[in-house]
Amino acid sequence: MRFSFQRKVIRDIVKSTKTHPSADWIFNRVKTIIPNISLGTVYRNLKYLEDVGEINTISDGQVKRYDGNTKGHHHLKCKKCGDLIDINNYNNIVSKNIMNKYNFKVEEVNLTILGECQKHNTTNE
Amino acid sequence: MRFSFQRKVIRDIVKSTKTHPSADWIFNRVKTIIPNISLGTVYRNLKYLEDVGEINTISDGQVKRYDGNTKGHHHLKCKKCGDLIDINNYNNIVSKNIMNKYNFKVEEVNLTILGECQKHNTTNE
DNA sequence: GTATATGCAAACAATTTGCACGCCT
DNA sequence: AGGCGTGCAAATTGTTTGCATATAC
Repeated sequence: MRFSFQRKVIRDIVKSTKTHPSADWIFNRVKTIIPNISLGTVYRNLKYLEDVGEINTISDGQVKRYDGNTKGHHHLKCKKCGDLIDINNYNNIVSKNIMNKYNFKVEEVNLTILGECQKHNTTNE
Repeated sequence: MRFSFQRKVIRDIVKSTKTHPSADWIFNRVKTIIPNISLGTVYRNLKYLEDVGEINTISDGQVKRYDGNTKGHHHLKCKKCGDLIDINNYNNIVSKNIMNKYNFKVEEVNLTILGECQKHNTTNE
C-alpha cells in the first residue's frame, strides 16, 4: 500500500476512533493536522481504505460511518442520540445451514440492535 | 389515516413488492398508474407510511429501500447483484441479557447477512 | 369549509469526479 | 520520468422543502 501523509493521517484517525465517525467528522479532524486537506481526498482515501479492507463502513440513513475495527463485531444503535456502541456478543449466530436452506454463501454478518442506550435509560422512564 | 389516491397506490405497490424497492423504482411504478405524480409526493408518502408504521425502511448505502413487510424478519443481501432476500430465521436471537450487560433497551433487531445468492452460487465457482 | 395532500421546482446534503498540478521513488 | 495522490470546484445522486393550487372528508 502506497502511503501519502494524508492517507496515513486519515487511516490513523479512523483506526483510533471508536465512535464510528462520518466522513465529515473525519474531515474536520484531519484538518486540525493538515489544514488545507480537501474533502475529496478524505472521501477518496476512505473508499480506498475500505477497498483494501483496512476499515469498514456502516450505512446509517443517508450518512456513511466508518469503523476502524474490522474484526467481526456488532452494534447497538441508540435511537435517541444516534450513538453506535460495539458489542462482541452474537459473533457466530449465523450457522452454515442458512446456506443450505437459501443456497446462499455467507460472507459477512451485520447485526444492529436498535433501542435506547444507558444515557436515556436511567431509573425513571 | 387519510387516504389520497396517490397514497393508496404507493402503499399498495410497496406492500405488494417483495424486492425492497428504492423510492425511484416506486416512483416509476406509480407513474404507470398516475402518470403525472411527482417524486416529492412519493417521498412524502413513503415517509408518512414509515412514520405510521405501515412500511419499513432499510438503508442500503446511499439509497433507502422500502419494505412492505413489517413483521420482524431479516435479510440476505447479495453482494453481486444487490438482491435483498427475506428470511424468517433468527427472529429471537437477541436475548434480554443484552440489556443487563450494556444497559440498553432493545427495540428493534436488524440482521443482514451479506454474501452471494444462488444466482451466482451454481455448481462451478 | 378547512385542513391536508399534491405538483412543481428549487434547495439540500452526502458523495463522486475531472482536471491540472505536485510529490514520491 | 512516470504514476499515483492531491486540492479545488463542478457534477451527481438521493432526498427534502416552500409555495400555490387541488382534494378529501
